[in-house]
Amino acid sequence: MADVARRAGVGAITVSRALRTPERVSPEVRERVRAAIEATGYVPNLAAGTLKSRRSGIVAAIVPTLRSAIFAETVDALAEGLDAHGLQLLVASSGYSIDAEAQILRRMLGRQPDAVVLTGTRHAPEVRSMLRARAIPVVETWELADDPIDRAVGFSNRDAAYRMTLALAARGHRRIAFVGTPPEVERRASQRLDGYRAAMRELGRVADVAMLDELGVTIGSGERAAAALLARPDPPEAAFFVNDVAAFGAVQACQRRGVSVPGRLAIAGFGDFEIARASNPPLTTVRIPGAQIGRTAARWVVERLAGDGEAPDEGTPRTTDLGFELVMRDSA
Amino acid sequence: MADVARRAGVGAITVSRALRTPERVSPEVRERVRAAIEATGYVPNLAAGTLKSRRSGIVAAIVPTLRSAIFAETVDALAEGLDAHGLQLLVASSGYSIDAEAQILRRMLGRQPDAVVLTGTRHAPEVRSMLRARAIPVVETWELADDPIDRAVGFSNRDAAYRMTLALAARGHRRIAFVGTPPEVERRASQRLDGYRAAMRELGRVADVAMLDELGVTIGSGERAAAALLARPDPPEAAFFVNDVAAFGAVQACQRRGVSVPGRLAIAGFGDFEIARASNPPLTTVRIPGAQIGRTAARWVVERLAGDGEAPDEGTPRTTDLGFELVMRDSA
DNA sequence: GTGAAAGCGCTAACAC
DNA sequence: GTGTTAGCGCTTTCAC
Repeated sequence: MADVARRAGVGAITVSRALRTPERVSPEVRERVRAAIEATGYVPNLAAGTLKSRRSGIVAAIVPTLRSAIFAETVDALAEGLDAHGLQLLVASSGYSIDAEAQILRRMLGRQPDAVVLTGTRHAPEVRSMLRARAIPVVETWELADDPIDRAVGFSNRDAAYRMTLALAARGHRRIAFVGTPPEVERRASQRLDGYRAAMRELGRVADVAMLDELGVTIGSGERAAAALLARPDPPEAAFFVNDVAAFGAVQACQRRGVSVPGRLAIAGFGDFEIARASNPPLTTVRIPGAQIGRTAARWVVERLAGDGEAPDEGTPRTTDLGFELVMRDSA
Repeated sequence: MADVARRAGVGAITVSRALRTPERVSPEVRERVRAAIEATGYVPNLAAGTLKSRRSGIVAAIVPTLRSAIFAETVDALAEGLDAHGLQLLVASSGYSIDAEAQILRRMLGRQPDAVVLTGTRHAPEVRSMLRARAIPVVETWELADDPIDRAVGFSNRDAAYRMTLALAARGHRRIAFVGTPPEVERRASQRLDGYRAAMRELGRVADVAMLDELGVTIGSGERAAAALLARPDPPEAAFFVNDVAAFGAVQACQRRGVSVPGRLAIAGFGDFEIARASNPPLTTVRIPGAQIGRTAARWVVERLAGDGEAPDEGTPRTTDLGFELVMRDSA
């Protein structure tokens, strides 16, 4: 920077200002600095800036995995929204482990992030204290929170499953099974199970819950689950899968066996992934706002940072519900 | 850190050493420092460390998009491999634009990354000079490079398409069409087209190239492309799609029209995504090493960094070909 | 094995 | 609108 300053015939601080607050520098000087920067190929060392200003321009995000298209979509939208405001994204995946999340967060905090974006609302106890101590904006995503660390944006997984279950019943399906994943692995999946149970209770019916045989939801696990349901002496009339990918596999399995969908087995999924429309018959499912969650998180971080870090009004709701949408297609 | 040092009754530098090179600190002192850190909740400020040591512990990665499962897989594997060695990943997506890539890279370099991972081998001219000036490890991914900036890891998209085209011919298909994306958008896609053309030339046949009607490859675009092929007075016998997702759509379109696959139209894809196995009939496709690319890039960065940043031996090949695999299933 | 001094490259605070 | 001074919190270097 000293180099650039010398070339432009100004002080170092003026170079800094030309870069960060150009409107406070006269146009001629601004131009001389620009030329000097170009001539030298100068790239500011942001570590030094961070050290002095206590503003890093980094946002830390932790997701369970990037392999699932759905979180990748959220991260992509988040990165895009932040980039537009000069913020950079530090990401890591926790592999669905809250202990890993806490450990990753601790290391990321050393980077002095200006904000943190987490997935879900269930965290190791130290996560809350670490973040409170920092007093930076925090956004929890993909779930609604009764008591968010700071702010949360998502939708009600429970309500979505509840409503879909009722919708399946309204279509005349009586014996409705739910096919999920082990609850300890995926909190959002277990919330869906809760919604299903609540709906069945309300309908005065008996819940019928099966589990996929893999932790990572795959087409194959859905196929096997469907086969298992069909092999029962008295198979259900409808199966509500925790995820479109598994539901898709189930449709395939039926097709191969000549079992008509929805005639003999109605099938519903969750997510409205691309595969849902591609299925034959197309999947009845729940559309969830993956990209919108990322965009909203980005917008919210940017707003808080622009507002000089002050906490939101007490009146402002701290949890934003982006909702979901039942998409009734032909599979159920 | 001064706080922790006081509590532990040692100098600040000893705290630093206990954290970074514990083996150089006596066990008793190490334990006292550990206790003091725990008591205070101390998290080191990495910006200060970076400033002094010129080692940030950050690796910068730029991908075209995270929405495509395939790059997300590479990034996930990369993050995992780096995390195991205490390196953090700064990511951004360029939206397939090399100008955006250059601009993002410039900003990322301000963060003093210890290494950079790029997608592809075609970059804006300033990218090469910026990176050469820094003399840090650079890995270009997803393609082979004649003259990598530093090192490249991927496979030959061209050769993969060439071999698949020959394999389709060997299966008895004569009129083989290729369905791709506009070459200016995706370099790797256009390399596949080149491979197809070369194979057709060698077979003494006329190349027959169609384009998908969307930039982002979707199931719907594949469906429409298949419909267009079938609507021709003299449809091809086989269609080789640049991507499994589109190929899957094509299979669906045929199924809906009662067109037998592969009887009346053989269909091949590219990628061996999960959807390929789920298709009915399952897709003949090319398996590509997405996660392995990420793992290899991570390993290589870690090695170079451990080796104190020295350049690799002149003898070491600078491009690693991870290969691909033809997966002949029932769709062609 | 431990410590003291110095300084990495910026920007906040204050002056003019 | 521009400059001066000081110092952010570490780690390097050198000493013991």
